[in-house]
Amino acid sequence: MSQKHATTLISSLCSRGAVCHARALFDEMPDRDVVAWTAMLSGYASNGLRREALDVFRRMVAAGAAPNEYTLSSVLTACRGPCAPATAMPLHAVAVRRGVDRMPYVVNALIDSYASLAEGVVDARRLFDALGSGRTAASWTSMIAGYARWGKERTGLRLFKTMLKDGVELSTFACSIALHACTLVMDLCLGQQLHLQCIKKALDVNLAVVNSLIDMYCTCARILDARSLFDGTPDRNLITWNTMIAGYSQCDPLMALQLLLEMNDEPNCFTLTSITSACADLAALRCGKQVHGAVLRRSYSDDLQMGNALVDMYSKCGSITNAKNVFDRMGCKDKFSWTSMIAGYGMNGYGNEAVQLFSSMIHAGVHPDHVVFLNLISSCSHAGLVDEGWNFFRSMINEYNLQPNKEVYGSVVNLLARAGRLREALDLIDMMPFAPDEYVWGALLGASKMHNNVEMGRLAARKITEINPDDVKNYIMLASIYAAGSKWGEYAFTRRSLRGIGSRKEAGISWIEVMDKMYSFTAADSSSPQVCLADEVLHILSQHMDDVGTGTVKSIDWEDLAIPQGFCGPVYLLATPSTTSTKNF
DNA sequence: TGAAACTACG
Repeated sequence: MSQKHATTLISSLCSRGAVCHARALFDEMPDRDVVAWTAMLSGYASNGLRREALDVFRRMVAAGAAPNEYTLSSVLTACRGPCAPATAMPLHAVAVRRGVDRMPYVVNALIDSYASLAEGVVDARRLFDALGSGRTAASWTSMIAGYARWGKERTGLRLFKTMLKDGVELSTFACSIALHACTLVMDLCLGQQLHLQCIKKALDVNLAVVNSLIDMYCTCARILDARSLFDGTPDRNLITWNTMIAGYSQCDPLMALQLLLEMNDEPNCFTLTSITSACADLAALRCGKQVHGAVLRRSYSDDLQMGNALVDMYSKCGSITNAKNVFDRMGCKDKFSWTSMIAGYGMNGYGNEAVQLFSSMIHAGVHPDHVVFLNLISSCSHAGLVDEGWNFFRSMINEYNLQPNKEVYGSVVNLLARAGRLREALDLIDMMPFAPDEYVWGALLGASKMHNNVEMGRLAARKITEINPDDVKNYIMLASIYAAGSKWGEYAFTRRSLRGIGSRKEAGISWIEVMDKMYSFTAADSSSPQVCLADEVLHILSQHMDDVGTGTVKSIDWEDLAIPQGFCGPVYLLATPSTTSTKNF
């Protein structure tokens, strides 16, 4: 077999994913020229095997073969991402030495490579500017994508407009990059204009463009527009499904699960991250555990976003032990991992653990932000750690130079007010550098009710009704404060003004997941015999717990409890055997 | 004669 034939075969094998066979053939070749080396190198690169690609390049240089413009653009592509900054400069030097540094494919790959580091965007722009009229479509799109990658979406979009003014034809690449930038800044208006252009130029037959459009509509809260695009695209790929599922996981988690059942592709790490977050929002522990199993079987557990989603899911499902297990096993953690775990402790009432974890986070060298402090203070609030919470508020300002935002002030007001320090809470509201909103006053109102403080309750309620006169729950809250304080005249007046608004307080619905089915119920719900039975059993159990508490009974003996026949525990009380749709991961 | 290269979407 000639060298050329072997090279053709190598790239053909690689394009079908048979990299190992290609490599076996490559190793058999007695002589390899630049083209053969380059074919093997780009074969690895196009299959995502960056390290191997880079290794081939090193061996090639060591073997004395001179890299040309093909080789350099391939190897630059191979080391995109985190390792790019370290390799871009030396490879640039090689390109200059070989005299190929101004060839379009090489420059474009260099622009992309430099722009894969935030600090490199300036160098990328220098290369881009030096190109002058030598720019190709890829030069523009690489530069625009570089800006969008590092929070300079607006600069990217301006460059996009310049590109069009310069007469560069709108391509599918440029279109999906610009749409992605629109998504990042949630510019629905420009996104819609681009959509129109896509239709005009028939670019909407391209799947990457459609996927970007779906993502843009999902992020801009236009889930129905996203869905109609999704439905109008019969040739979907995994990214299409993942984008739609991720969109639903933000606004309609049940639909996200439904879509998972409908997809025929194998779910991957992205899919399962969105599904985990949908389970978190539904507080569906059984489903979440099933997804966790699927994650473990596929060895996705090392993925950072996946780990963060699992910690969040277990926390929101109330399974703090599992949350901590996942957290502890995570190979690398970011700010979000720590925040999720602290929030998890907080929402489950483990204030001290939240505080302790915060110290570990600082010890690990992670800088806290507003969200961390918000969760930390609210953890303290729920656990009654008032002084600790207050100290965190102060250290946020003094030690970490963070200016508390409205939400943080709200949580500190909540912290003080719940602890009965209503006066201090009010002083803090007066000191706030923001106009207090209904949530801040709402915290004070709730605490006034908790501590039977009529004066403070009246003030908070007045402030809230100035901001939002239509929210019924505040009138009800105020009325019950008056009732508790025996202010019957004002109680009657408040109830009357309620009638004028003419709506009822929305019932707080609780739910429980039993055997893959969700059951919802309200307080004192008598609509279903099962709920009534559950109520009866709960009553028996709490009576029993009281007995244990007072030492009357030592431990729970199910035989002693007058549990209705056929039920082995309260959890199964509501269970109805049912055939629900299942999916084997 | 024929082989190898840049930019996009979760």
